[in-house]
Amino acid sequence: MKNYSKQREAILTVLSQTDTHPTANWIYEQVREIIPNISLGTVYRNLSQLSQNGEILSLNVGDGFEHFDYDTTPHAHLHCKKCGCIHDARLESDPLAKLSKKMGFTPETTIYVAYGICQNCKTKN
Amino acid sequence: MKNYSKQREAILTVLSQTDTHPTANWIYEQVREIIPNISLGTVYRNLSQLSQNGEILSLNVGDGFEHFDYDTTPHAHLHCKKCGCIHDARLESDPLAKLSKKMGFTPETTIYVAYGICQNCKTKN
DNA sequence: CCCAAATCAGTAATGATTACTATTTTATTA
DNA sequence: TAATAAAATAGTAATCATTACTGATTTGGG
Repeated sequence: MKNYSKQREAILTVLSQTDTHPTANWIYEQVREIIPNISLGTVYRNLSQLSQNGEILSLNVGDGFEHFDYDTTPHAHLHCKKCGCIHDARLESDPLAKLSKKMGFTPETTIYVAYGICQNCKTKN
Repeated sequence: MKNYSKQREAILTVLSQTDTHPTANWIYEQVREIIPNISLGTVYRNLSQLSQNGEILSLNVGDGFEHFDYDTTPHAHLHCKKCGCIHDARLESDPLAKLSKKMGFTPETTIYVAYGICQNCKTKN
């Protein structure tokens, strides 16, 4: 990833303007409104490069889709089993990083996901 | 899942005798040594039922495979990016459950995964 | 023993993601 | 500005873990 491309810029723009932790396909749909003939493969390739490069985060909550996050600062995620939404949460410390180091493991990233029912879905019923 | 089947028993036996957090396909290979003509679909169906039933855990560490765990007590996982191994870790508390409740979220399960290099891979190089 | 529900083996289909290829774009250097 | 090589793209085909389907077999209760 050395050269500029308007496709990558559009992908980053779309991702930076949402906090919904979208999938590759959702990003594809949105970017098509900027670049109508962009290829889905281009979206996948750029998202993959950007996440390997540390510019964005790749997030897997176990729903069969890879999700992406423009916010690369460490934070936890709350995943609703009902509506599928993913919200952020800020833990004050990273106990798993500490514990794993104690155990001889070298953590690169730690992933915290709560799976349950979000406030919005609770009030609905 | 109301009736006994020797296939399900063999799957549970295999899973209970490893701590490697295997994939469906690995379990399939092992169970074939007990029931040579078992179908891969049967393994998937039973693992899915058992995990929905709370008898086993389904674990997604983002490597493209679903992993299974006979140990259903709450614990964290350390996933090595090099060899792909998954080890257990016991956190003393569940800070994300607490935090998410405070935020109006109702957590059903919390998932803690550290991604990095395991002790074994570190000593190798 | 009978029967309905559960389960199975075998196979086909699904669908998110990746790979491939010929073409276009970017950045550099003259 | 023109030439050039590397990088990126669009479009399409392939991959492969998982799920769905179907007709046969097994289970368990009466």
